[in-house]
Parts: sequence; C-alpha cells; structure tokens
Amino acid sequence: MDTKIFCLGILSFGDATGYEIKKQLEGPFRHFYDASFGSIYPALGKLTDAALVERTELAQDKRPDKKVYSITPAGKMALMDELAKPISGDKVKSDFLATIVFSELLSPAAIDQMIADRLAAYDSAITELDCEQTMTGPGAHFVCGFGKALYTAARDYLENHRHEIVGHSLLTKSEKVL
Amino acid sequence: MDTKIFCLGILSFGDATGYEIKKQLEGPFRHFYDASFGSIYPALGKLTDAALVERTELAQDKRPDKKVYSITPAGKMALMDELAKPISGDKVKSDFLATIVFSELLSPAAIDQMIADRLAAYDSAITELDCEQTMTGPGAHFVCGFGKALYTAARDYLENHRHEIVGHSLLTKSEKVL
DNA sequence: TCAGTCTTATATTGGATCGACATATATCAA
DNA sequence: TTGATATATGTCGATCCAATATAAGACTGA
Repeated sequence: MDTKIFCLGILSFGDATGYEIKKQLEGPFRHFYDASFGSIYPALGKLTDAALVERTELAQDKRPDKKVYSITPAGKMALMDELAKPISGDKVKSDFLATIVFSELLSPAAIDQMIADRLAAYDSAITELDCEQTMTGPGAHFVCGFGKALYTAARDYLENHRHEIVGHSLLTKSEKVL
Repeated sequence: MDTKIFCLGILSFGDATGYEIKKQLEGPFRHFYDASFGSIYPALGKLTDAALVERTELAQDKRPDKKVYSITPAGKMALMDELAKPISGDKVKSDFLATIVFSELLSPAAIDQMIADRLAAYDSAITELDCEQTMTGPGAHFVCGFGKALYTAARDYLENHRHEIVGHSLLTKSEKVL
C-alpha cells in the first residue's frame, strides 16, 4: 500500500489536510504504518490530478491557509479496488534485532544498556496503545489491541531470554579484536 | 542502520559476495530486515571507496565472475562505532493492519479470506523461524526465538479477536455506498 | 517584555531505497 | 525444446525518509 492509497483510506473517514493526515500517523498508528510530508504532499497532488480527491483552499484567520482534501466517488472506488487485492506481507526493519545478531562486537555493558532501553520502549509503547476506548471504529480498536499483544509478547521474550545474548561478547575474551 | 553498516556486519562473520549477502536475507532474517540488490551493490561500492572493505575479483569456471568482499580493520572499527550508537526504533509497514483499519469498505467474505491468508502466513513464518539449532551464533539463535514468539502471539490474537472485525462491513448494510 | 520554543500549515530537496529489469551462462525438469 | 531455476553483477525510475525552509500566532519562563 503506497502513500496514495493510504491517504485515500484516511480521507474515506472524512475530509482532512495533509498536515492532519500526518498528525494521525504520530499517534498509536505510527507503530505499524508511517509516512512523511515528503510522501504525503506529492501523493495528495497526484490524487488531485487523477480526480480521486478534490482540493478546497481555505483561507484562515491568523493561521496559514489550509488545503482541505475530500475523496471523490472515483477515489472511493479506487480505494475499494485496491483494498480487495491480495495484501503483501509486513515490511519490518529492526535495527535492534540486527544489532543483536552482531552483538558479539559490543561490550557487555553496552548490551545491557541496549536491552534496558528496549524494555523501556516496549513499556511506553504498551501504554500508548492502551487506547482501544478512544479509537474510532472497530478496525482501529482491533489494531490497538493487536499492537499491545505483540509488544507484550516481545517484552516478555526479551526479559526471559536476555541471558542468551549477554556473556558472548568477544570483547570480554580479548581486549583487542583487531 | 543503513545497508552499508548491515553489509559490514555480515562481512564481520566472514568474506562474502553481494549475491551471498542477499541470500542471507532470503532466509529467516527477512522477517526483520531486508535489502535489495539495488542497495547492496552500491553500498559495497561505497564501502570499497572508503577502504572499509576490500574487493577480490575471482574468475570462475562455468560461472559468472565473483567479487568477494572482506572487511578491513578500519571497517571493523567503523562497524563497532556504529553499533555502539543509540538504536532507532523498528520501522514497520503493515498493509494488513492498515487494511483492517479501512475494513469497513470490504465485504465480509473478503475480510474472512484476508484473515485466513494471514493465519496461514503466520504458520509458515513460525515454521521457518523454528531454526534456532541451525543458526550460527547466539545472536541469530535469539532472533529466531524472538520472531517465533512474536508471530505466535500475533496468530493467537488474530484467532481470538477476529470476530471484532467481521460483521462491521458497510457493504452488508447497504449494497451501494456511492 | 522579550527571546525562545511550540503549534499550525505547506512544500522542497538530497540521499537512500525498492522493485523491476537487463545480461550472461549453466543445469535440470517437463 | 521450452521454460524454470540458480549463480552473479548491475542499472534505472519511482518512491520514500529525514531534514530543512518558510511563515505567523501562541505560549512560557526569566
């Protein structure tokens, strides 16, 4: 799903500006989807060119002008077509797990710090995703619970298996590796 | 962690060609990290220019020529410096969860199919990650177990909460939404 | 009060990256 | 014999991220 389709999806819930679409992605959703201004604004431009959304310029008092986008009937059809297609697998890029694979090159203290940081990050993510009540729509509700379950499982696994990655540092065995 | 650092990490385990680095990313690791030829080959070129790796051309019988890369002492230092830096959070892009958020626009049959596909994908991922024995190094061992725990939690949550997302289709309430 | 930061809002740019394709040869199966 | 798979390197267009630019009001603490 590229940024164009994602924007169409957000606009299917109601009109929004590019800025507001980006705001949505700073809440709990950012844990499973993200997009930057550098992809949102061009996407909205292309959608407008293709008549899948309509742009209404709105001059505001004491605020920069807004450009409010609304989905068109053609846009809703394009969105539904796209959603019905087979879904590609999740794309994950975890610097944490990659670092663990290479963790023999880290000092035991650095590994401990990394694990502590990660456990704290899981805790704050779990807290942030504890938001099923405030989310609008059954889909968003499900997604928050799903995220919470995953982060909880990750937290538990890391706590119970952290001993497997400490104590293997090559740096403890010889001071110089080079 | 960009592709250059990732390649340095793989090369810290031993010499490899670009093709072999890519091969590593088609096994269990692809679930948490990926890179294409379009980023691996340019990365190896830049690493060579920076003298962080060395290239040895190897003519082969009945096979295309190989370019075997080895990490240099400077490369190992650069890798260790990079690994010691604070780790950025995982980047996840889940078309599945995004589609669930927009699932009111899908037919109940399409939602059921999507869930069935996803459960099957989790099962095959869990099977593929059941490889702690064959993996070299404690880091890789940990990562496989971690992945298995996460996919198992995802599978369980989806099975136990799938009812929350079916039965909310707007298409069942009125045949035409447009 | 006044500098500094935050928020709203749009947009661009450079570099990184993906996915698809191109090229070449060899093997193996239908 | 036709097509698929494997080895091996590489390029190209489109996309995308992170950072930066611009601009103006609101808040905040010294």
